[in-house]
Amino acid sequence: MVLKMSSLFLRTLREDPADAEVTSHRLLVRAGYVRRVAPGIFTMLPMGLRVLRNVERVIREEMNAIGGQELEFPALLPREPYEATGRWTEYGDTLFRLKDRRQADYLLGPTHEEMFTLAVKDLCSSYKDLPLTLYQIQTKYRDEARPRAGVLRGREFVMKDSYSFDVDDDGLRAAYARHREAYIKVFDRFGLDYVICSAVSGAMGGSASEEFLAICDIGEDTFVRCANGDYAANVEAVVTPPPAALPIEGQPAAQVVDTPDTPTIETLVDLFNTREDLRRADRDWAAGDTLKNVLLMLTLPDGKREPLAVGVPGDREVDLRRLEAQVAPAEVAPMSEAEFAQHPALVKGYIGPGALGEKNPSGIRYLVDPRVVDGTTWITGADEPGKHVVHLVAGRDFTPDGTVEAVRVADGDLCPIDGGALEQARGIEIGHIFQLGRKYAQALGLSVLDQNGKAQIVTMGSYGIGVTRALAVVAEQTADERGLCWPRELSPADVHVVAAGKTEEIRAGAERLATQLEAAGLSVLLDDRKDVSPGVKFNDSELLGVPTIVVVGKRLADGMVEIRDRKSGSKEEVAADAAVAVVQNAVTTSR
RNA sequence: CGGGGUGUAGCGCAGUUUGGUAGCGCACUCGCUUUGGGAGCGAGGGGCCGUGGGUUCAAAUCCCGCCACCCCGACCA
Repeated sequence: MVLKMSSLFLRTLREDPADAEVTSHRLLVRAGYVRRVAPGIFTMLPMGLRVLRNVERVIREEMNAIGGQELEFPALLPREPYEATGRWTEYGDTLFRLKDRRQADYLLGPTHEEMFTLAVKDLCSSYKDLPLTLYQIQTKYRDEARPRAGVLRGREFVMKDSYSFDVDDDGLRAAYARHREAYIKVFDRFGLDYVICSAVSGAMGGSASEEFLAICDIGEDTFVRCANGDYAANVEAVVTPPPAALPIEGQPAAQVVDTPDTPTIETLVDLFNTREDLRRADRDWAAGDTLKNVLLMLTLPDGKREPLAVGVPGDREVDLRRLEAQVAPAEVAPMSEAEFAQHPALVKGYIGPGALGEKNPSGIRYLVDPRVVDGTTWITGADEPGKHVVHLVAGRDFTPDGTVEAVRVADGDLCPIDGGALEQARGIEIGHIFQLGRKYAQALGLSVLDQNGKAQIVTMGSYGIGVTRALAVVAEQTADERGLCWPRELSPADVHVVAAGKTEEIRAGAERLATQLEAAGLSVLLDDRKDVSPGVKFNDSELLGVPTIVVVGKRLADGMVEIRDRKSGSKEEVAADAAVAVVQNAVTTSR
């Protein structure tokens, strides 16, 4: 059916909605694709739903192509499976919980690892049933602390999630590789500008993990990439290449120094540079020569709290979010004054490695930045009021309990692959693939019998695409000052026919052309509204963003119509008789 | 949870300081004119002024409470 705007359930707005900040939200509302119902909850209107269905179609095609089998779980789920994996508790306030009439606990699924695992357990018992890839495209519910950016981060959203099930690690790696290729095809078909980043798997557990980030200034994730193009990673997952260890022999002995009135790293460094007996021969001391020790408290999922000390070069800040990714599922917060006071070995402002570490007076676990390798020498606290120590050599004078990636990543940090300079950019997570391993299979008792009749815990991969988010991200990346601008694959229609003029000839001509285009296999949006001026129709056509626009207007009298390309703005007059062929050609060549 | 801002018609806003019949633009309905880049004139319809209480002869406006939304931060497979 030709979509006729005279009767389509659509209203475009002349002005921007006041509560929409980001481009995609503003335009999707203004062009009549979506309406907000509650915070982070949106109605898909006919035009929006058509795009959403196209996003789903592309994903289905690529998932089916790698052997995925589609199914659908309910969104309304019982508590028990989530209790078994500990996530009823771990998910906290983010979980939408509800009770039935008998006061039994239910939830609205935020993700479905448990359900997939249990379904396979239910139906599979032999290695012959594997490998297996299952997926669904389904609505998820997460009660985010702050939904924002319109459809980009909702509390109810559509997600494609798939899971692979294998008996061995090789099978898992192969399934992971297949998904990676399928995702590349999907996002390429969406026409997105994106980057595949190394990621940390966070609260989900598991090992190898990559995120597909759509590059976008309003993105919530920061990633780095190497100018040489061989490395990209979420900042949380950046691996710092450790410098080579330095020789310990021949380094000056550690020396305790009185350092009054040095409340900041800067004043401390100044003091060392101005005192003749402390100055370096080769260069000035710098903030990076000091070792700053930061005290934190971890909160474990079971509620237990545990102190942690982190040592980083003085020119660096600790990035709590990045640190949290390393110690997940524990949460990280600065140590409070009261908690600090419970550790008499700690001297505020003068904390040094002498007090830190599991074998030292405080007994607090002490992790350092990977740059602190054996043989590096530091200015740091002497654990006495008003005193610092210089020439403290790692591996000689102190030995931390380990290393941790906790400093805020900076432009110019080194690439772990080729040592090149890293640069930062922002992105929005649109896909995530990772090798989940045996965590959920173990927790829920999913095993199959192998060739020897022996039970083997199944290993799983988990792969997600934010369907609703992909729609918004595509809108965000492709929109221009005139409105939305859909790629062919996702456009709500192949062609938008505008009847510009109110004569019966023009109206009938536009309708005839629309019918012919549809007969040629194209989906058609027809602006047949009466009493609407051409200017309004042109503006609406640009706002709505269908890639090809055909204007049937005054030149129809000469047998001509105009074909416009939404993206480039180019216009071309063609004979009305030839219009179908020209449009069809435009659609197929650019798809 | 902390900081800031805003709640008045479908959308965008004025009115609140200084209490006195609820307004403007767009959209919508009817008529006439107009028709290639957001037309003109005329006539209309539509509001529990977020909500509960208080002050007052009288409250969108003043006072107290609550709620909601937006932005920033915290948080967030």
